[in-house]
Amino acid sequence: MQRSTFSEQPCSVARTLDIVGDRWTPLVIRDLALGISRFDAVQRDLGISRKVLTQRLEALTEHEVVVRIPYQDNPPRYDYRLTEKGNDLAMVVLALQQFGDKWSFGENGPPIRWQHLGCGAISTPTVCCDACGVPIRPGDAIPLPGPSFDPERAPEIAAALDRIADAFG
Amino acid sequence: MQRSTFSEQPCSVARTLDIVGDRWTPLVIRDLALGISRFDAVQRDLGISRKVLTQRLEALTEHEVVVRIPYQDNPPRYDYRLTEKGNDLAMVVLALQQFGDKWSFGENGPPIRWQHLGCGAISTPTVCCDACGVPIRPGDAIPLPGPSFDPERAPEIAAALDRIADAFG
DNA sequence: AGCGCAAGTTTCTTTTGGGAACTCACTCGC
DNA sequence: GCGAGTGAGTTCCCAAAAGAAACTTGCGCT
Repeated sequence: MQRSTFSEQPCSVARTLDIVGDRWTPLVIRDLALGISRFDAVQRDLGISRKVLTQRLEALTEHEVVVRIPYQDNPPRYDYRLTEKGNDLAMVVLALQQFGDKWSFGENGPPIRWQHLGCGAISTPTVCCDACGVPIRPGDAIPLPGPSFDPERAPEIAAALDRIADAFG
Repeated sequence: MQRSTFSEQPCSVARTLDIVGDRWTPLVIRDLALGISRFDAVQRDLGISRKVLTQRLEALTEHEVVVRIPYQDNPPRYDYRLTEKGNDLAMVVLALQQFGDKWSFGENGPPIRWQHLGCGAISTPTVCCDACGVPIRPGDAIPLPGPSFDPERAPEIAAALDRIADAFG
C-alpha cells in the first residue's frame, strides 16, 4: 500500500507517526520498556509475525529509538533496548495506556498500574502543563503558530488557528 | 494485510491502538481538535486519500470518538466533532506532538505551540504523576500488576514484572 | 546423532492504502 | 437557464504491507 512518508512534513505529530504510526510498533516499545528485550520473548508475548517484528526492530534501530546490544557471539544474539529517545516514546505509550485504562477497562480496572517512585503513589500518568503542573483538560489550552509554522504549506490549519485566535480575541 | 484485531486483548495499549493504530487516524484527530470539521478540509489539509478518510471517520464514529452533526439536509452534510472520548484521545496526540517537537524540530522550534489558559504560559504538555504533579521521567515509575492482570495470558509480561519487583525488592 | 533454542529469512496469500476519476445534489454568478 | 463550483462520498485498479507457516543457521545438551 505504498505508504506515504511523513518524515518530511512540517508537523510534529506526523513525524512521530513516521516512527510509531502502526499497530505494532507501540506495543513493541511497551514490551521493551517493561524489560522484555529478546526477539523471541517479544514475538511470543505479542503474537506478532516474526517477519513484521524484524522489520519493526530494524526501523526502530534506524530511528535510534532502539539499540541492539550483543549478549553472545556465535551465533550472534542481541538484546534490544530503548535509547533515551526510545524512553521518551515510552511516555507516549503511557499516554495510550492511560486512555485505554479509562475507556476500555472501566469495570474491572486496568491490567497494569504504575507506582511513581518519587512520591510512592499508584499514579495515573496524566498530560500536564509543565509551567504550572496542572493536568490539561481538552479546551484548557489553545494552539498558536510556532516558530516554524508556515501558513503557505498548511492553509487549513492557518485558518483554524485564526478562528481560534479570534474566539479568544 | 489482514490486520489483527486488538479490541479483545487484555491490554490498554493494544485496545487503544485498535482505534488510533495507523498513520492517519491520529492526524485526523489532530485536525478535528483544531476545529477543522469538514470532510474536504481535512482531506485537503492532510493530503489523505478520500477513500481512507471515509474509512477512518467511519471507524472513529463507531468507536464513539467522533460524532457526525448534520449542518444541512439535501444534500446531507455533516460536521465531524470530537466527543469527550475523542478529546481524551487528543491528549494522546498532544503527547505525540511533544515527542516530535523535541526530537524532530530541535533547530527551528515547533510549528505549533500551546498556551495553557489556566496559567497563561506557553506550555510544554508533559506526562506527570497525577498524585504529586511531578513530570514522570523514564525510570521514575515502575509497573505493577493491576486488578485485571492475568499471568496465564501474558507469561512474558508476568516474568518481566517479577524481575522488576525483585529489582526493587 | 538427534533435539531444542534463538533469531531470523522465505514463500505465499489476503488486505489495505494511494491515486484518480466518477457521482450526486445542490448553489451561485450572470 | 446554464455551466461552473462545492461538499461528501464511491468506485477501480495496482502496488505495498501484513499474516501464517515452514525453512535456515549455529550452536549447546544428552
